[in-house]
Amino acid sequence: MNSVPLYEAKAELFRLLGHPVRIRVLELLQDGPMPVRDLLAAIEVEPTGLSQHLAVLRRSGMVTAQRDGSTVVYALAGGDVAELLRAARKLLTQMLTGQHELLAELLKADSR
Amino acid sequence: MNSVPLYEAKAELFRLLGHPVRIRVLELLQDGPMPVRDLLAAIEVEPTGLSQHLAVLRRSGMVTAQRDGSTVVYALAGGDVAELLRAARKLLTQMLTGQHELLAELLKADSR
DNA sequence: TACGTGATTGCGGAAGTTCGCAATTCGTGG
DNA sequence: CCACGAATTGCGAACTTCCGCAATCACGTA
Repeated sequence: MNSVPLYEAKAELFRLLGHPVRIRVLELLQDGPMPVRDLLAAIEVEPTGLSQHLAVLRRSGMVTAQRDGSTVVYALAGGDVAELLRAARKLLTQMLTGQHELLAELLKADSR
Repeated sequence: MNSVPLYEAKAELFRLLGHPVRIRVLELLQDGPMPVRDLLAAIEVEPTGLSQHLAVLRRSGMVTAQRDGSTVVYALAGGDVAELLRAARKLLTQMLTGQHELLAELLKADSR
């Protein structure tokens, strides 16, 4: 068991998250389950494209789908996705302010 | 300013992390700056491949490089990468146990 | 049964990623 | 100055991802 090194699994997880549409889907699903129709209305994407991205998330086990009549409702599958997205957001802002500081340094050095 | 939606930036960040070698590099750099030589010894990858992955991380601003004599030393550039990796690890284990529970459910249902 | 709507799947081409080889840069020591 | 080791860059081939079109499946309804 556990034949896949942890860092491989992490890389694969990150690769799964590496698309704007899939990020949007996960963000939207954080507020609770949602039918495809609503996702489609909220995200700028063709129905077929959305289906493909949903399929990726489904295959990876990050979301679950269940039919309710003629519509299909998607939901997060357990894990704490929110925390991961929060950490990503934080890291992004940290990197941006870091660049600002570097820029300020350079400007200061330039004026000397 | 801020012309890129946040979810696009997140997706790009995750895409950057979506490779085993890059994950390993970031993990190793968490214990402090490290010369390329040591990274090369620790990771199973050709020198040229490592350089390319380091270039990706450099361009994205996640790591910094500085020469020290004939070697080049890489370091994390500020942000809290550790937290992101921890969140990823947590989510992975949650997803795995989730699948175990699902499997158990199916087996139970099957035996009825 | 036949039709319409919601959602998915199966392609095919365009675009992007990864990897190794060869060539290049940069610094150190003979 | 020349040769060497460390690291990077340029490039081409193999592979993967992404996107839209057409076809299909699943469900409710006339």
